[in-house]
Amino acid sequence: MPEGHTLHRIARLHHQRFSGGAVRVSSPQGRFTEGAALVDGQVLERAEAYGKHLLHHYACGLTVHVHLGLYGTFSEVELPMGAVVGQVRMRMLGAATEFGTDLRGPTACEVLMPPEVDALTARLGADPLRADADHERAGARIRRSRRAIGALLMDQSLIAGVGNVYRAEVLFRQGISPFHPGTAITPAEWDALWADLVELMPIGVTTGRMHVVRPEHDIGAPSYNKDRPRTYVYRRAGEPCRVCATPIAHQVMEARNLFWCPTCQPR
DNA sequence: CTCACATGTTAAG
DNA sequence: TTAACCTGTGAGC
Repeated sequence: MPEGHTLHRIARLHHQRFSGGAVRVSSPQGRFTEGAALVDGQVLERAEAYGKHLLHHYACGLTVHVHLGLYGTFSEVELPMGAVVGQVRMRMLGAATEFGTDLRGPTACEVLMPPEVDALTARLGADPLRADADHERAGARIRRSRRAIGALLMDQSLIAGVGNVYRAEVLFRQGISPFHPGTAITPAEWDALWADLVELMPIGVTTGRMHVVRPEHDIGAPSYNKDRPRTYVYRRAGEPCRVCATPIAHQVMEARNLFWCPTCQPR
Protein backbone atom coordinates (compact mmCIF):
# COMPACT_ATOMS: atom_id res chain seq x y z
CA MET A 1 0.00 0.00 0.00
CA PRO A 2 2.61 2.48 -1.05
CA GLU A 3 1.63 6.02 -0.19
CA GLY A 4 4.17 8.04 1.76
CA HIS A 5 3.41 6.40 5.11
CA THR A 6 4.41 3.00 3.73
CA LEU A 7 7.81 4.23 2.58
CA HIS A 8 8.52 6.01 5.85
CA ARG A 9 7.58 2.84 7.71
CA ILE A 10 9.93 0.78 5.55
CA ALA A 11 12.72 3.34 5.92
CA ARG A 12 12.40 3.28 9.69
CA LEU A 13 12.49 -0.51 9.76
CA HIS A 14 15.46 -0.73 7.41
CA HIS A 15 17.31 1.89 9.40
CA GLN A 16 16.76 -0.03 12.61
CA ARG A 17 17.70 -3.37 11.15
CA PHE A 18 20.50 -2.67 8.71
CA SER A 19 22.15 0.68 9.38
CA GLY A 20 25.61 0.80 10.89
CA GLY A 21 26.89 -2.40 9.35
CA ALA A 22 27.90 -3.97 6.08
CA VAL A 23 25.10 -5.52 4.05
CA ARG A 24 24.99 -8.09 1.30
CA VAL A 25 23.05 -6.93 -1.75
CA SER A 26 22.13 -9.05 -4.75
CA SER A 27 19.59 -9.22 -7.55
CA PRO A 28 18.22 -12.75 -7.93
CA GLN A 29 16.00 -11.52 -10.77
CA GLY A 30 19.02 -10.08 -12.57
CA ARG A 31 17.71 -6.63 -13.41
CA PHE A 32 19.68 -4.92 -10.64
CA THR A 33 22.87 -6.99 -10.83
CA GLU A 34 25.23 -4.15 -11.72
CA GLY A 35 23.83 -1.79 -9.12
CA ALA A 36 23.86 -4.46 -6.44
CA ALA A 37 27.53 -5.13 -7.12
CA LEU A 38 28.34 -1.47 -6.42
CA VAL A 39 26.98 -1.57 -2.87
CA ASP A 40 27.37 -5.24 -1.94
CA GLY A 41 29.51 -5.48 1.19
CA GLN A 42 29.34 -1.73 1.83
CA VAL A 43 28.21 -0.18 5.12
CA LEU A 44 24.64 1.10 5.10
CA GLU A 45 24.76 4.43 6.87
CA ARG A 46 21.15 5.56 6.83
CA ALA A 47 17.75 4.73 5.38
CA GLU A 48 15.21 7.49 4.85
CA ALA A 49 12.06 8.23 2.92
CA TYR A 50 11.27 11.33 0.94
CA GLY A 51 7.65 11.32 -0.16
CA LYS A 52 7.11 7.95 -1.80
CA HIS A 53 10.82 7.45 -2.43
CA LEU A 54 13.09 5.27 -0.33
CA LEU A 55 16.80 6.04 -0.05
CA HIS A 56 19.52 3.72 1.26
CA HIS A 57 22.59 5.88 1.91
CA TYR A 58 25.89 3.99 1.97
CA ALA A 59 29.07 5.11 3.69
CA CYS A 60 30.92 4.93 0.36
CA GLY A 61 28.77 7.84 -0.89
CA LEU A 62 26.42 5.88 -3.11
CA THR A 63 22.66 5.77 -2.60
CA VAL A 64 20.20 3.09 -3.62
CA HIS A 65 16.94 4.70 -4.70
CA VAL A 66 13.73 2.64 -4.66
CA HIS A 67 10.28 3.65 -5.82
CA LEU A 68 7.66 0.96 -5.29
CA GLY A 69 5.19 2.28 -7.82
CA LEU A 70 1.82 0.58 -7.69
CA TYR A 71 2.96 -3.02 -7.31
CA GLY A 72 6.27 -2.92 -5.56
CA THR A 73 6.66 -4.57 -2.14
CA PHE A 74 9.33 -5.28 0.40
CA SER A 75 9.00 -8.48 2.34
CA GLU A 76 10.92 -8.47 5.57
CA VAL A 77 12.19 -11.90 6.50
CA GLU A 78 14.18 -13.38 9.33
CA LEU A 79 17.30 -15.26 8.40
CA PRO A 80 17.98 -17.72 7.08
CA MET A 81 15.91 -16.61 4.10
CA GLY A 82 14.31 -19.34 2.09
CA ALA A 83 14.48 -19.91 -1.62
CA VAL A 84 13.77 -16.92 -3.85
CA VAL A 85 10.07 -16.68 -4.64
CA GLY A 86 8.96 -14.69 -7.67
CA GLN A 87 10.88 -11.84 -9.25
CA VAL A 88 13.19 -10.53 -6.52
CA ARG A 89 14.81 -7.37 -7.88
CA MET A 90 16.92 -6.73 -4.80
CA ARG A 91 17.75 -8.94 -1.85
CA MET A 92 19.48 -7.29 1.10
CA LEU A 93 20.91 -9.19 4.03
CA GLY A 94 22.33 -7.67 7.18
CA ALA A 95 25.80 -9.09 7.68
CA ALA A 96 25.56 -8.87 11.46
CA THR A 97 21.81 -9.15 12.02
CA GLU A 98 19.23 -11.85 11.73
CA PHE A 99 17.22 -9.97 9.14
CA GLY A 100 16.88 -9.79 5.40
CA THR A 101 14.53 -8.18 2.92
CA ASP A 102 13.32 -8.95 -0.60
CA LEU A 103 12.16 -6.25 -3.03
CA ARG A 104 9.72 -7.22 -5.76
CA GLY A 105 8.05 -5.26 -8.55
CA PRO A 106 9.41 -1.74 -8.01
CA THR A 107 9.15 1.01 -10.59
CA ALA A 108 12.65 2.17 -9.70
CA CYS A 109 15.62 0.42 -8.11
CA GLU A 110 18.87 2.13 -8.98
CA VAL A 111 22.17 3.39 -7.61
CA LEU A 112 22.50 7.18 -7.52
CA MET A 113 25.47 9.50 -7.14
CA PRO A 114 25.09 12.45 -4.71
CA PRO A 115 24.14 14.99 -7.42
CA GLU A 116 21.38 12.66 -8.60
CA VAL A 117 20.07 12.32 -5.06
CA ASP A 118 20.02 16.11 -4.79
CA ALA A 119 18.12 16.37 -8.06
CA LEU A 120 15.58 13.83 -6.83
CA THR A 121 14.86 15.56 -3.55
CA ALA A 122 14.86 18.96 -5.26
CA ARG A 123 11.93 17.99 -7.46
CA LEU A 124 9.82 16.79 -4.53
CA GLY A 125 7.50 19.08 -2.60
CA ALA A 126 6.64 19.28 1.09
CA ASP A 127 6.42 15.89 2.81
CA PRO A 128 4.04 15.92 5.81
CA LEU A 129 6.12 13.16 7.37
CA ARG A 130 9.37 15.10 7.27
CA ALA A 131 10.49 17.74 9.77
CA ASP A 132 12.17 19.70 6.97
CA ALA A 133 8.92 20.15 5.02
CA ASP A 134 8.19 23.69 3.83
CA HIS A 135 4.42 23.83 3.99
CA GLU A 136 4.26 27.59 3.55
CA ARG A 137 5.94 27.34 0.18
CA ALA A 138 3.62 24.52 -0.87
CA GLY A 139 0.61 26.54 0.23
CA ALA A 140 1.76 29.60 -1.69
CA ARG A 141 2.17 27.55 -4.88
CA ILE A 142 -1.23 25.92 -4.43
CA ARG A 143 -3.01 29.21 -3.93
CA ARG A 144 -1.46 30.50 -7.16
CA SER A 145 -2.76 27.56 -9.22
CA ARG A 146 -6.10 27.32 -10.98
CA ARG A 147 -5.88 23.52 -11.05
CA ALA A 148 -8.31 21.59 -8.88
CA ILE A 149 -7.13 20.92 -5.33
CA GLY A 150 -7.86 17.22 -5.95
CA ALA A 151 -5.19 17.26 -8.66
CA LEU A 152 -2.79 19.54 -6.78
CA LEU A 153 -2.66 17.21 -3.76
CA MET A 154 -1.47 14.42 -6.06
CA ASP A 155 1.33 16.52 -7.55
CA GLN A 156 4.49 15.19 -5.90
CA SER A 157 6.41 18.36 -6.72
CA LEU A 158 4.00 20.26 -4.47
CA ILE A 159 3.20 17.74 -1.74
CA ALA A 160 5.30 14.60 -1.51
CA GLY A 161 3.85 11.37 -0.19
CA VAL A 162 0.11 11.99 -0.54
CA GLY A 163 -1.58 9.49 -2.85
CA ASN A 164 -5.06 8.68 -4.02
CA VAL A 165 -6.40 7.51 -0.65
CA TYR A 166 -5.05 10.33 1.54
CA ARG A 167 -6.08 12.82 -1.16
CA ALA A 168 -9.72 11.76 -1.01
CA GLU A 169 -9.82 11.29 2.75
CA VAL A 170 -8.19 14.53 3.82
CA LEU A 171 -10.43 16.56 1.50
CA PHE A 172 -13.45 14.86 3.06
CA ARG A 173 -12.22 15.53 6.58
CA GLN A 174 -11.67 19.17 5.74
CA GLY A 175 -15.02 19.53 3.93
CA ILE A 176 -13.33 20.76 0.76
CA SER A 177 -14.59 19.84 -2.71
CA PRO A 178 -11.87 18.21 -4.80
CA PHE A 179 -12.99 20.46 -7.66
CA HIS A 180 -12.17 23.62 -5.73
CA PRO A 181 -9.36 25.47 -7.57
CA GLY A 182 -6.13 26.12 -5.72
CA THR A 183 -6.74 29.87 -6.02
CA ALA A 184 -9.86 29.47 -3.86
CA ILE A 185 -8.08 27.70 -0.98
CA THR A 186 -7.69 30.19 1.86
CA PRO A 187 -4.50 30.28 3.94
CA ALA A 188 -6.54 29.00 6.90
CA GLU A 189 -7.91 26.11 4.83
CA TRP A 190 -4.45 25.18 3.66
CA ASP A 191 -3.04 25.31 7.19
CA ALA A 192 -5.86 23.05 8.43
CA LEU A 193 -5.43 20.64 5.53
CA TRP A 194 -1.69 20.42 6.11
CA ALA A 195 -2.14 19.98 9.86
CA ASP A 196 -4.55 17.13 9.19
CA LEU A 197 -2.01 15.36 6.98
CA VAL A 198 0.65 15.85 9.65
CA GLU A 199 -1.73 14.24 12.13
CA LEU A 200 -2.98 11.41 9.93
CA MET A 201 0.09 10.16 8.12
CA PRO A 202 2.16 9.25 11.21
CA ILE A 203 -0.72 6.98 12.27
CA GLY A 204 -0.17 5.15 8.98
CA VAL A 205 3.56 4.94 9.66
CA THR A 206 3.00 3.47 13.11
CA THR A 207 0.21 1.04 12.30
CA GLY A 208 1.04 0.26 8.68
CA ARG A 209 -2.55 1.07 7.73
CA MET A 210 -4.51 4.19 6.92
CA HIS A 211 -6.82 5.08 9.79
CA VAL A 212 -8.68 8.28 9.01
CA VAL A 213 -12.16 7.72 10.47
CA ARG A 214 -12.87 9.65 13.67
CA PRO A 215 -14.25 7.51 16.51
CA GLU A 216 -17.62 9.29 16.48
CA HIS A 217 -18.13 8.22 12.84
CA ASP A 218 -17.02 4.66 13.39
CA ILE A 219 -20.54 3.28 13.52
CA GLY A 220 -21.23 -0.26 14.55
CA ALA A 221 -17.74 -1.59 15.11
CA PRO A 222 -15.67 -1.66 18.30
CA SER A 223 -12.79 0.79 18.09
CA TYR A 224 -10.18 -1.89 18.35
CA ASN A 225 -11.71 -4.23 15.80
CA LYS A 226 -9.23 -4.60 13.01
CA ASP A 227 -12.16 -4.71 10.59
CA ARG A 228 -13.45 -1.30 11.64
CA PRO A 229 -14.01 1.11 8.76
CA ARG A 230 -10.85 2.98 7.93
CA THR A 231 -11.98 5.37 5.19
CA TYR A 232 -14.78 7.89 4.73
CA VAL A 233 -15.01 7.97 0.95
CA TYR A 234 -12.25 5.99 -0.76
CA ARG A 235 -13.72 3.08 -2.75
CA ARG A 236 -17.16 3.69 -1.26
CA ALA A 237 -18.99 4.92 -4.39
CA GLY A 238 -22.75 4.70 -3.92
CA GLU A 239 -22.50 3.79 -0.25
CA PRO A 240 -23.91 6.19 2.38
CA CYS A 241 -21.65 8.90 3.75
CA ARG A 242 -20.66 8.04 7.32
CA VAL A 243 -21.62 11.56 8.40
CA CYS A 244 -24.72 12.53 6.36
CA ALA A 245 -25.77 9.32 4.53
CA THR A 246 -25.59 10.96 1.08
CA PRO A 247 -24.35 8.40 -1.48
CA ILE A 248 -20.62 8.83 -2.04
CA ALA A 249 -19.86 10.17 -5.52
CA HIS A 250 -17.18 8.89 -7.89
CA GLN A 251 -15.55 10.04 -11.08
CA VAL A 252 -12.20 9.66 -12.77
CA MET A 253 -9.98 12.72 -12.33
CA GLU A 254 -6.74 12.69 -14.29
CA ALA A 255 -6.93 8.93 -14.81
CA ARG A 256 -7.41 8.21 -11.08
CA ASN A 257 -10.56 7.22 -9.19
CA LEU A 258 -11.81 10.15 -7.16
CA PHE A 259 -14.38 9.80 -4.36
CA TRP A 260 -16.18 12.52 -2.40
CA CYS A 261 -19.39 13.35 -0.55
CA PRO A 262 -21.41 15.94 -2.52
CA THR A 263 -23.09 17.16 0.68
CA CYS A 264 -20.13 17.36 3.08
CA GLN A 265 -17.86 18.74 0.33
CA PRO A 266 -20.08 21.18 -1.61
CA ARG A 267 -18.69 22.96 -4.63
C1' DC B 1 -9.59 -21.32 -6.43
C1' DT B 2 -9.81 -17.58 -9.95
C1' DC B 3 -10.36 -13.01 -11.23
C1' DA B 4 -10.54 -8.00 -11.27
C1' DC B 5 -8.57 -4.21 -9.49
C1' DA B 6 -5.29 -1.20 -6.87
C1' DT B 7 -2.42 3.12 -2.78
C1' DG B 8 2.21 5.30 -8.67
C1' DT B 9 5.35 6.66 -11.98
C1' DT B 10 7.97 6.51 -16.25
C1' DA B 11 8.81 5.83 -21.03
C1' DA B 12 7.18 4.84 -25.43
C1' DG B 13 4.06 6.11 -29.08
C1' DT C 1 -2.73 8.71 -24.37
C1' DT C 2 -1.23 4.08 -23.50
C1' DA C 3 1.57 0.25 -21.88
C1' DA C 4 4.54 -1.46 -18.62
C1' DC C 5 5.85 -2.87 -14.05
C1' DC C 6 4.17 -8.05 -12.46
C1' DT C 7 2.51 -8.10 -6.34
C1' DG C 8 -1.14 -8.20 -2.98
C1' DT C 9 -5.89 -7.97 -1.67
C1' DG C 10 -10.53 -8.91 -1.55
C1' DA C 11 -14.73 -10.47 -3.78
C1' DG C 12 -17.10 -14.14 -5.66
C1' DC C 13 -17.60 -19.04 -6.82
